[in-house]
Amino acid sequence: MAAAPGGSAPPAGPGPRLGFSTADSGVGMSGLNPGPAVPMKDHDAIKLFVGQIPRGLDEQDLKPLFEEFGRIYELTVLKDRLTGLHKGCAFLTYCARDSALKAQSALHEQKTLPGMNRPIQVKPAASEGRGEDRKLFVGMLGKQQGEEDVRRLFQPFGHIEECTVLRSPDGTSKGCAFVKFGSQGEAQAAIQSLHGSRTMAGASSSLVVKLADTDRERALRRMQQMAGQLGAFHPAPLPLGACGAYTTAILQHQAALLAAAQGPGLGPVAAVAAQMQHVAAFSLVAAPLLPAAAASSPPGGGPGSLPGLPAPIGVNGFGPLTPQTNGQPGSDSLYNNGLSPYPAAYPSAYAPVSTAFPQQSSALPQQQREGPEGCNLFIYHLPQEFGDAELIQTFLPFGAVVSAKVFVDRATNQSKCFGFVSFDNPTSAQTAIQAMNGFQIGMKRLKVQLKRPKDANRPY
DNA sequence: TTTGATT
Repeated sequence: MAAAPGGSAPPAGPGPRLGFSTADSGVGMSGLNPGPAVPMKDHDAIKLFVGQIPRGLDEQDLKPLFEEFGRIYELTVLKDRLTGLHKGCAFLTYCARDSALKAQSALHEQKTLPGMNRPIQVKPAASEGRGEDRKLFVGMLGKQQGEEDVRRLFQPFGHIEECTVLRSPDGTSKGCAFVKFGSQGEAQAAIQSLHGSRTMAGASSSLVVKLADTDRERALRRMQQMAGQLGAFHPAPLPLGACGAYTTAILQHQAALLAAAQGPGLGPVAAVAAQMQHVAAFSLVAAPLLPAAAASSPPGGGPGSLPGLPAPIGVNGFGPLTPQTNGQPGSDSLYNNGLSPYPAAYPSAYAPVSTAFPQQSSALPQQQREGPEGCNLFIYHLPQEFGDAELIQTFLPFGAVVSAKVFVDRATNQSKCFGFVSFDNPTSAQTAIQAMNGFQIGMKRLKVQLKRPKDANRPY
């Protein structure tokens, strides 16, 4: 390195950053490579902070000092954004993690550069260390897997600094863990390879591997939980932006349904049948157990009676419901005067509400909450396309729905075809079971039953 | 096809 090319470079005019090419870094084989090879860094490389650098030294001057510990990937002297003045420190990344460790132990606080009165600082940059970028949250572990099993799983990706399985007070695993790697690269590699890659024995879904929440995200989560709790105590419309609108929509919707249900000869089941045809556009067939009224067409002929209509859920309640025009010109105009295609008996308030609803619900992630004992339903054999919104709408006629959740596979985002609905009282729950258990949708029949209490079927 | 999670 006697006559390094950089050594003769004039101090004037070098850019703020020095890209080290192979030829430049003097590996010795540079002459054999026709093109400049882009230096590669290890996935577990560490970015170092270098402090106590004399202002007179730029990248070229510093390079030889650090190169003796290994090949440099990037070396950048920090400069003031406005004035361009040397700030007396730099960031340094070696291609190999090992080089960084060697440089740190050899230089940090070990020697003082000319003109400085404090020793040089060489240590992992702040962004490397206390950032949460190398801590992973691991979900969907088997309940029997302990720290050792988790370590075995993550070991191939790097150095594990910390591994903790989350447990309940009684010591049973919660099926998740934290794994902290030595570097961000290792953590990323583990995410890439492991997330969704397998399903652990006893887990209900494929493995989840992601960055752990940052403090900010954690705070946010708390806030959301608080908001959810508040909502539970104030079921009436809140004077709070979207939340109020959401609740209002539900109440209006319910009122409309009640009105529909109270029509002559129409029970709640009929309302549901009409509603589901309206909202979900699945072809519904009332189960034999249900009153005949349930099987009758909705007023005006809903999508259920128009086979093959590709009605998009919740996009526009009217589109698919508009009576067939059969291509006759002018027939549309029958409905273009602001007149609803529905007979007066069908509440006009209904359609606008159901139209607005899905947007509201998707914008407002509702808190998943259990109702009191006896108020929570487990619903199976849901159509694949059913989402939370459809679930809510299906069970609203029976009472105040506290929460509705369709289970979704974390890896594929596909519905698992079952879900939960919670009411605020047991009577509503029972009514819903009576009306909806066995309800046929397409080829399936809904199974609606009380949710199993947590410690049921447990022999002492 | 069968029970809401997790920082």
